[in-house]
Amino acid sequence: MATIYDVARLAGVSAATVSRVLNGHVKVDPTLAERVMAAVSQLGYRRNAVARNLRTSRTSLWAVIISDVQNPFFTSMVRGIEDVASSAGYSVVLCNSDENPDKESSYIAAALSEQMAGVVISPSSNQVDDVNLLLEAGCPVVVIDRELDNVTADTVLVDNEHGAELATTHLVEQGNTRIACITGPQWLSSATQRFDGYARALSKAGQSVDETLVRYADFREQGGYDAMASLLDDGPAPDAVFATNNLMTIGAMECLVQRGLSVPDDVAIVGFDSIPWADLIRPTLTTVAQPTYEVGRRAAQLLTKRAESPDAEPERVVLPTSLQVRASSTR
Amino acid sequence: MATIYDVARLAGVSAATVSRVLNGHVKVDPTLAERVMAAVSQLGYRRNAVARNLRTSRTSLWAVIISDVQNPFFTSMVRGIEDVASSAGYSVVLCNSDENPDKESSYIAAALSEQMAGVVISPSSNQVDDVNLLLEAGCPVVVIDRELDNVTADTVLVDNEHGAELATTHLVEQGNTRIACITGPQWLSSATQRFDGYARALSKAGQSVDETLVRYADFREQGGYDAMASLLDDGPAPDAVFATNNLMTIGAMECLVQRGLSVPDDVAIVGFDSIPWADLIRPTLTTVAQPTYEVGRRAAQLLTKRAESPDAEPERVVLPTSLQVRASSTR
DNA sequence: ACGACGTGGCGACCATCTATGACGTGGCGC
DNA sequence: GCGCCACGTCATAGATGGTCGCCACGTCGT
Repeated sequence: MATIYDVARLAGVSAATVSRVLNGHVKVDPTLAERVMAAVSQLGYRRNAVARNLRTSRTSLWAVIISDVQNPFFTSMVRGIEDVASSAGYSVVLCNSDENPDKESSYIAAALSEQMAGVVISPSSNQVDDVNLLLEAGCPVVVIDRELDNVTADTVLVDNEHGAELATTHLVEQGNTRIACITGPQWLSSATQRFDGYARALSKAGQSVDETLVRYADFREQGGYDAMASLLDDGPAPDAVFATNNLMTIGAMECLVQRGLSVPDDVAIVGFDSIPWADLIRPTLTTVAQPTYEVGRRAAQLLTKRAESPDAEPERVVLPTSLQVRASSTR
Repeated sequence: MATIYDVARLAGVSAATVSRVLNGHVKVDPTLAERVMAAVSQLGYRRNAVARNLRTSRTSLWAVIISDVQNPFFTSMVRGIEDVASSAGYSVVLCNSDENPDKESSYIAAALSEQMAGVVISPSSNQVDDVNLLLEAGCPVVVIDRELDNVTADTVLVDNEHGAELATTHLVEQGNTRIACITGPQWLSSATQRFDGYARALSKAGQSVDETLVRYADFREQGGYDAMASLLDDGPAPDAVFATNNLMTIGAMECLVQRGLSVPDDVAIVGFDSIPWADLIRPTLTTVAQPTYEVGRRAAQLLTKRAESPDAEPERVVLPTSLQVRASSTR
């Protein structure tokens, strides 16, 4: 592997000149620059980013730590981040924490010790220690999709409570009186905020939250399936279900289909966050839509801003949600 | 940020001793080790991976360059890679080339200059130059899902031709006589091999390939949709369609549904690679199943082997495919 | 001819690891 | 009992590849 010294020797200049030519931010004699470039291509030289990172103590890599790479919500978000990153000269590496705080910690440690230029994270727990580690190290951080208490970092969220309220109110208006909620882990703000929206809608409608109709699952398909099964098996069945993320909605639907129950006739269902190829699913699913790509894009923009002005006041961006009524909730 | 020297000073030892304690492969006086560990936690020291990588000229990061992060096939594969990686002490960073050779090149350049310990790649083109760059640099590489000509790297594939033949034969046996094929870019082996299987099945059945029933799309949902639309608009409609990946199958289905055509009565359909929550889609989809997680797992295992013995003969692993018959293809 | 600006080269520096050499201790043999 | 040898452990120094500040030199214009 050729080094900058090899290039310098071949081009008959100093290593510093090669460096200047390669970085291009200082003016160099064009004839020398040409000699350098010729030497570079002749040797197949490519600069050693590791050495460069060490000297400059910065990199051009962003770590995006997402909690479930198999959830289309996150992958769509990633696309939004990538587009901003590449136009700002960063490369994105994706880390899948798999809703596992240990994996998350280890990726954060890697981001720190690899001196990543920035981190976008959708935390899988409310453990703020790791995120604070990043902040203390001066690493630009944007928290996405899930809010953390006692952390002063830029955050991009959607209006969870409002979306959930819309969804639940819609179910109320359809005449349902036993509306169940399958929500996520209690330590995730996206789960609690969506549950709060559900509770508020019920209360506005003069209904109260029936704890036997609430299940706390894990934002995964299997969790949604199990929660739905438990709702059907334990006590009288609900006449409607609000599931607080896309994969759990799928799981719940699968359970209903497998039991031979009709959606929406036996049980109406509304999900949070849209689902790829939703229009092929029968019945079509009523969902709370959120601007996933835009969430990623805004997060990436905040990250670039943060890198430029580390001491600016943290921003909290909340993007709107809207209810998309389809067949699964209308009788 | 504390350095190894700060730790050494606080512990009253040399930096080399701190290094030895941290790496743990050389015996150190336990009392010294304890002093070192105490200093480490007192200072909140974390080792600078960049400097370490420079000195040792190796890292513990694997780059997984996939061609579409929004395709469930690849994300499932990634899980297989991750599980092997973490038990072998590597961290996985995911790079989404988005079927774009330029993005792919830039990620390969990053992998090289960041001295990644290994690369798993599903190439988005048949441009072998980039992959050869990795090989020449001595970087362990495993090519996945798509075969490259003139590249001697470990490869993990599935039995594309056989799976496609099974699918097409099934459509023939269902009495279809105008079986269309929506396949992927001609420069991708997964597309051509699946097309070859389609052609072979037709030929075995005494039918010949009708070029007006073949479309070369891009392995994306929209591409499948457009290809299906073109099949319906240009000339007499097919009575069956074989789509060579999951997203194009979805796209084709969407087109049929939107046109008010009935699947399978008007047009039967078989896809390649399964689809998440396929059992919620009506009609349920007949697909060629491939062991996605296992593809990732095997690739990761090959990568660890390659890192251990760089000069071993490259392996080519072909995993089996099987036909899962469901409603979309049976009348 | 002098000054200013532009350009090239030298060397320090980033944080860590490894090779080398030195020192101390313990055991064994005479 | 004393001395030597061997082994284990620690510290020192150099290497890793690239960047950048600083200084010196050259050239061009006035």
